[in-house]
Amino acid sequence: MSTTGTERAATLHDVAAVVGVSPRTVSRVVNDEGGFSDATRRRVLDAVEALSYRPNIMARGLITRRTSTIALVAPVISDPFFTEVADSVQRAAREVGLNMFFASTDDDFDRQVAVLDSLDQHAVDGVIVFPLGEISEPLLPHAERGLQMVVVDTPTEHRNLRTVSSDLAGGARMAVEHLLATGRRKLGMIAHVNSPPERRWRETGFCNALPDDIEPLVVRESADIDGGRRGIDRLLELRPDLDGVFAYNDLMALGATRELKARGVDVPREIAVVGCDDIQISALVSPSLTTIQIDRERLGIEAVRALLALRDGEPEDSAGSVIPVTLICRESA
Amino acid sequence: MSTTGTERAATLHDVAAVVGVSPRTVSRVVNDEGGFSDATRRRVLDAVEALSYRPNIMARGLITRRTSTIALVAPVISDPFFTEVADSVQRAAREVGLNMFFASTDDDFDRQVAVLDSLDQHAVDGVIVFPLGEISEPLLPHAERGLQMVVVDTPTEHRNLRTVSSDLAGGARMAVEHLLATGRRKLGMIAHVNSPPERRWRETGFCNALPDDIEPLVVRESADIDGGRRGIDRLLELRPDLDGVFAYNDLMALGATRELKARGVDVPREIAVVGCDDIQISALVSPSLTTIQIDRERLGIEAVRALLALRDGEPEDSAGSVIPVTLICRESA
DNA sequence: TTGTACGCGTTATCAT
DNA sequence: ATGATAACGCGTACAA
Repeated sequence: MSTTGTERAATLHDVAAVVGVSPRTVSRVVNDEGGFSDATRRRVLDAVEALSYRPNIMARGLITRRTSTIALVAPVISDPFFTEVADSVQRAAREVGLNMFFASTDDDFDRQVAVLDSLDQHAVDGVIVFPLGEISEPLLPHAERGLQMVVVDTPTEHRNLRTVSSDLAGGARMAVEHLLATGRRKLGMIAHVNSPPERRWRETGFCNALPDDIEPLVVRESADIDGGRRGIDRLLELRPDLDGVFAYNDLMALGATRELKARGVDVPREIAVVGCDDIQISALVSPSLTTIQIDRERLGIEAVRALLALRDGEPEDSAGSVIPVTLICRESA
Repeated sequence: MSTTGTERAATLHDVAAVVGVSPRTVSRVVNDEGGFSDATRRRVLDAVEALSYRPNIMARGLITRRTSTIALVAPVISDPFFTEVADSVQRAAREVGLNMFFASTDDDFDRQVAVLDSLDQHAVDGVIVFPLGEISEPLLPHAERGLQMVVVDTPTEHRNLRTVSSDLAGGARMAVEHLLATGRRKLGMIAHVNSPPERRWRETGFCNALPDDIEPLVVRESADIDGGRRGIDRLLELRPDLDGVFAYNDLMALGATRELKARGVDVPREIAVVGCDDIQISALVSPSLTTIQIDRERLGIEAVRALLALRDGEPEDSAGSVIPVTLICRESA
């Protein structure tokens, strides 16, 4: 028997045949179920090594309905914020023996449905999702089908859904207070055009933090650099004497800053800019970005924890569910 | 029969029962194999819709040995270059009905082995990998086991391996020529500490492009911002009159630039810096980064194409395998 | 401590 | 055009 070709991978059966026991015994050893002698154990493990046997996850999953795989679904893969979350989720998953899928929906509603469908078929053990649009539409049907999901920054009320949130409203408040504290009064916000009412924490935080004599001014754009550029354009059109801006995320804040620079407006002297996320770039650009830092590390850990709790049927611990944020003061405000 | 609970997902059997045909017929319709009447087709598809039946990929994969899933394995998820490649791979994969796994190895050799093992078990149809260390060690055993892989920027000679490369040596040459053309003569390179001889395209390109009267000066550091900082430190120690630097990637170039800024050295007047990759940030920082642009879009497309060719047993097309790179001139050099 | 029989949901083979 | 039966590789229930 040659061992060099593209032969079929060894199965439980092959190992059993080599050792001279039943497949069931090999299965017991491999899964460490107990109920076998030490001698058998040794011989089986040796054979496993020799044949480089690996359990077939699909065959196993067909029975156990577990795949040891979770997925992270984010709107865009090109926003560093989401990849940094992915990094954290992956580490947290790895520590408990879970693999992580990373899928992006391209900020496209239909794509989100397709992605969730696909994950459903692949029988992932659970999904962590930064949802698009209203939660009810795409997520609930899948939850109803039995797909367990942790939804970020969005309240949920379903036995197959859990929530993990950052204190975005608090963050927005901190941003406004910082702007006010530095003497800014003509404030505007560049918000995300696609976020539904139920997830407008930043907007409500922003508006609520304004003193009574300041009118809320909010424009909505796509959540990327170009959106930031267009956002500042529109704000300046609406209020030419603008002196402070809060952006939905750092990418938009970066876009706004660059547009201001291009117009010859000095940041922060003439207009101060505060972002949200604290992605890695934000410390590197010039002027470096003042921003609300979201704790991606903890977000990933909490999300995986919540997913495991959901899987194992543990009750929701209403405690540590809202992750605090931090104002990072740099040059832009 | 209630449709609200956490019932088992509908199976081929359930659909067959509703329609009143055999499971095999339903399978035929679902997979569009032909061999059924139009009337049957209609009725089956209606039932599929009604029961929201989705094929179980694991059961299917158990027999077809296909999962319609590929994986991308990169050293780090936090380097925008790799996520931008991932974005491209995902789009290319999606167009041919493939799902994409994204896994990172944390620049850790053992992790790479573990990740490949895991992907192997999950029976992915193929893997695109930015390898760590020598190709022989971790990759060949898996290739030998039957895992088909496309390896980036690394020559391969195995029936289960293919290569997709960018013209990195050419890029390095362009970088050097640009530095020379702007009057720089005291050149140094900050290389990647972990890249094995077989993958040092940038280094050889750099050294070969130097005129005879310029001694190659190369230091090796980790491929991140801090590595860039340390790299420029060491270069300046070795050659205090340094006036031009080529970095392994943009992250390192960014780190070097920041360190120079911190030391009060003017970039590019005193020292010019050229990076490699052209990640999104590079256009945003100040001074913006002159760099060798790698075509991530095409890299992803070619990699997926190569993987499909490998899967389908098509011969290697030696043609379009090396992807050209472009010098992007900005402020830093 | 170990083995046997069955089933997971699908596709392949062969028959009708 | 359609169906019956086996097979993929594993875990579960139960028997020995």
